[in-house]
Amino acid sequence: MINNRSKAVTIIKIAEKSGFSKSTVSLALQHSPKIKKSTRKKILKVARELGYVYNRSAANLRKPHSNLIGLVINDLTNPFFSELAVAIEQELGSSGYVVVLVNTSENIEKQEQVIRSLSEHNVKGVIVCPALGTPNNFIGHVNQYGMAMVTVARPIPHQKCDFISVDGDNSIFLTTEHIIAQGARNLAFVGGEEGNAAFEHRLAGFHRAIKNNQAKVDSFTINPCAINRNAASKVTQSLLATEPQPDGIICYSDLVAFGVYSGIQRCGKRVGIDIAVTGMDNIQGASDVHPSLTTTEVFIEAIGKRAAEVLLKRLSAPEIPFSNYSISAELLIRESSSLSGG
Amino acid sequence: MINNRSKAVTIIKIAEKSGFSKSTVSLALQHSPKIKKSTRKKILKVARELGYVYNRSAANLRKPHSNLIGLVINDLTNPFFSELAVAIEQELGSSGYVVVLVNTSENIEKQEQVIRSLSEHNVKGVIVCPALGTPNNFIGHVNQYGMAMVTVARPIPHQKCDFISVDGDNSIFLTTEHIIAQGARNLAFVGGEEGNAAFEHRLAGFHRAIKNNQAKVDSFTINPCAINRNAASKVTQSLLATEPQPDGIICYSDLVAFGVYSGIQRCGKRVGIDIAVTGMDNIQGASDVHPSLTTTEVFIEAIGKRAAEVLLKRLSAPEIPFSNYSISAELLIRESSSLSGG
DNA sequence: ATGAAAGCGCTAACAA
DNA sequence: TTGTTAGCGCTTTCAT
Repeated sequence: MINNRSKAVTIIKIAEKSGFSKSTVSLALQHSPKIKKSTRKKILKVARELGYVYNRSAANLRKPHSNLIGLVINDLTNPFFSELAVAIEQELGSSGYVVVLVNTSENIEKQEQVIRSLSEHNVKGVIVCPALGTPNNFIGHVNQYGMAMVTVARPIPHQKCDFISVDGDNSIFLTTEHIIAQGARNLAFVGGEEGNAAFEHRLAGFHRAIKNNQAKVDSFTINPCAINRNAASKVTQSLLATEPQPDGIICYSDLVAFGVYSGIQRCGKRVGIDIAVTGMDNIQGASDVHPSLTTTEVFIEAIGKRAAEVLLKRLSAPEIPFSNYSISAELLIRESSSLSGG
Repeated sequence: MINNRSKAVTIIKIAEKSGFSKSTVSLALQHSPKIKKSTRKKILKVARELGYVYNRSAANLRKPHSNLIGLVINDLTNPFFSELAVAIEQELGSSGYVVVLVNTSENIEKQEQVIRSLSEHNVKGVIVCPALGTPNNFIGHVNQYGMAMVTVARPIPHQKCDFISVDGDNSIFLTTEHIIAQGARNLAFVGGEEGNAAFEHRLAGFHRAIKNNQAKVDSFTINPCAINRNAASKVTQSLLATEPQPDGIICYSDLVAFGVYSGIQRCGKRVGIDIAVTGMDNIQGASDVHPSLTTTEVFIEAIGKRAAEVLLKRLSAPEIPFSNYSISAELLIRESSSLSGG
C-alpha cells in the first residue's frame, strides 16, 4: 500500500523506459531549453506513468541551492505571530520555496537547536521572530551555519542583519494621542516585557504622546505583563483596584487588549464607556469583539511580504548592506476608545 | 561573513585532520558503539573546531529514513489548530524529528502541492488536518508518494488511515445537556460547515441531547457558518432578529463562541444572563473572556501527543491495522452558561 | 539536441 | 576497532 522509497523510480528508470539518456531526462525534468519539446513531452509522460518523485536530497548534493527556507517563530499561539507566519509562508510558497515553520515557544535553547537542525537540511536562509532574550551572538551562529537571516517584528540587540519592524513607537503614539483626545486623563499602558526592544519602542511612543499633551494628562502608569490574555486580565484587575483609576488604557497589542477587556468587565466597568481601550496590530477578531477594538492597522500581510522579499534579495545579493524596514501603521478608530460614562 | 556551503567542511576534512578514516569519522559522528570512546572524542573535537555541519541531504541518499515529518494544517490562524500544531510539533521535536509545518488555508490544491513537495524532501510521514472538502483519493496520493499519514481532528470520507478525532459528538452532547439543565428552552446550534464530518458529528450530539430532553425543549435551530468570529457574529445577529429568540446557544467551537458573544452583545443582550452560551475545545482565552466560557476540555495537548505517537508507531510498523483514537472530552462549567435574566 | 562520465557527502557492507 | 570501497540519485561540464 505504501510505496517503499528504496525501490523508488529514478531518472535512470525513466531513461531506460523512454530510450533517452540519464542526462537528457534530468535536463528535460528541469525544463531546460536545450531539450526538444517533443522529447521533453515523452519524458514527462513516462515519468508520470512511472510515478516518479523528484529526489531533492540527491539534487541538493550537486546544486548549490536548496528550496528550503526556515521560518522560526517565537509563539505560534499568539494570533499576531501566527497571522504573520501565514503571510510569510504564503509569499515564500508562491515563489517556489518550501517553508519549514518552527515554533520556539520563546525558548532560546530550542531556538538554537532549530537553527542547527535547519542548517543540516541545507536551508539557505531563515526569517525569525526571535525568542525573548535572544542574545546578540545568535546572529553569529546563524551565519556560521552559512545561512542568511532576517529578523521580523523583534530586533536582536545591536543586530547586524536585515530587519522588518512593526511600527510600535508610532502605533502607540497614535493610540495614546487618540485616547487623550477622547478625554482620558488617567492613562495606563498595559502589556509587554521590560528589557524587550519592542516594549521599549512602544513605551517611547506612549511617553512621547504624553509629553505632547502634558496639560491634559493627570497621571499615568506603566504595567508590563506577559503578552497573553490571562496576564493582561490579571494586571488590569489589580490596576483598577488602585487610585487613581485609569480612564484610558493603551495596550501593548490587541491580544493584550482582549485580556484588558476581560479585566475591566470583571471589575464591573464598561469598555468604551467608563474606560477607553486601544490595541495595536488589528489581528483577526479585533473588529469582532464587543465593543469593537480601536487599534492600529500594522499591515501584517505587508510586513510578511516584505520580510520574504528582503530575505530573497539577501540570498541573491549577500553583500549589500543591511537594512531596516518599517511599514507605517494607521489608526483605526472603532468603539472601544469612546468615553461616554463621565 | 556568511559561510559558503560550497567550501563546506565534510567528514573527509575531519578525517584528514584527525588522522582517522572517513568511515570512522562517520561512525563516530553517529555515536556508533563500534568506535572507541577516546577516538570519538578526538573526532568530535576536530569537528567542532572545523565548524562541521552534518549534511542530511547526503545522508538521506544512503539511509532509508529521514528525520523529516510533515505537519499539514488547514488553518493556522484558528487558535484550536495552532495550539494543536504546537502540541504535535513539540512532541515530535522532542523525539528528534524535524517538523515541516505547512498551512494550507483550507485550499485543496495547495494541500496537494504540499504533499508532493514534502515527498520530494523524502518525508516519511505526515500528520494532517485535512482542508475542507478533501476528497478520498487524497489518501491514495499520499501513499503513492511513499508516505504514511495520520489525520487529526477531521476525518477524510471513508478514510483508510489512522485518525485521532476530537470528541465532537459527546462534547456537544454534554454542552447541550448542560444548557438545557440550566433552563434554556429555545436552542440554537451555531457554526460549522455542512457536509463536513466534524460538523455532522457535533450536530449528532446536539440532536441526541435534544431527544434525550424532548419535554424540556420548545424549539431549536441549526445555523451553520464559517468557523471564525466574524461569520459567527453575523449569524448570531440575524438569529436574534427572528422568533423565537434562542435563550441557549450551543457553539461549534470556542472560536465560534467568541463571535457569538460579540453578536449577542451587539444586539444589547447579555451572555450568561439573557442567553446561555457554550463552546468546545477550551482554547487559550476561553477562561479569560468575560463572562468566562463554559466549554468542553478536549485536551488539545493529549490529542497532539497521541497523533505524534500514532504516526511514529505507523512508521515503525506499517502493516498493523488502522485505528481510530478519541480522547474523551469533559464539561467545563464557567460563567457563560448561566441564565439568570428570566 | 543528446550522451558519457565525474562527483556531491555520506553510509554500510566487507576486509583487515 | 578501524580502513577500503562501492554506490545512493542527481547535476553538469564536455563530447558528440
